[in-house]
Amino acid sequence: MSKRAVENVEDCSTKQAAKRNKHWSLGLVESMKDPEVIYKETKSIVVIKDKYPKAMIHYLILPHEEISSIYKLNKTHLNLLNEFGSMFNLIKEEHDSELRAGFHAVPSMQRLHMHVISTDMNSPSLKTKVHWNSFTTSFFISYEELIKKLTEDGYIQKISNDTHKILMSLPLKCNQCSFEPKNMPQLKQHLLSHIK
DNA sequence: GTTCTAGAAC
DNA sequence: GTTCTAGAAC
Repeated sequence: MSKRAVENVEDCSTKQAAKRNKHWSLGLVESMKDPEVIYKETKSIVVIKDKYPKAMIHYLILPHEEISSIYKLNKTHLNLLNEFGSMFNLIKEEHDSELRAGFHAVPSMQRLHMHVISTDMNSPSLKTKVHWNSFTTSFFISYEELIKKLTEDGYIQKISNDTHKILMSLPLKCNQCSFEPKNMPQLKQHLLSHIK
């Protein structure tokens, strides 16, 4: 989280808390309680529909347990993460589309959450280069990759600010072919050609 | 995370 | 002149 964002979170405990507003970064924790957006729920995890889906199918899997991000994970969480994997398999069984599961290297929202997203990337809420690169570059840490890192290292290493900037600045490239669009509108138009 | 919009890019 | 991107939001 940026210095500015930290200041804003702190600000919530004062001015904004007085107005009973919650900081935007707590949005997922709020959504988890909303029956309208809950897709599935077990004793330990919840699956919700992403409020601003970046593909035709886009869910989030979150634990009830208060884990703020992937950077709080250790080997004791492997059982919980195994449930994430089982849930991902279950969701895949219920859909015809190709689905990917993974985590953002620098999450914006609090509460550990795993994206389950279809590869079409066809959605009105997909608007910016940051959106695109956060799902199609190594900024997206696949489920398998996260399990591997956690098993081997016992924790998830943070990426540097420089690496973050570089990944978000990478030129646009189609996730399904070698096409390199010159801007977002061109990419979005191109993605339609991959839809059956 | 989104919204809004100034000004860069075209 | 219009399209598009990128940074502030108290």
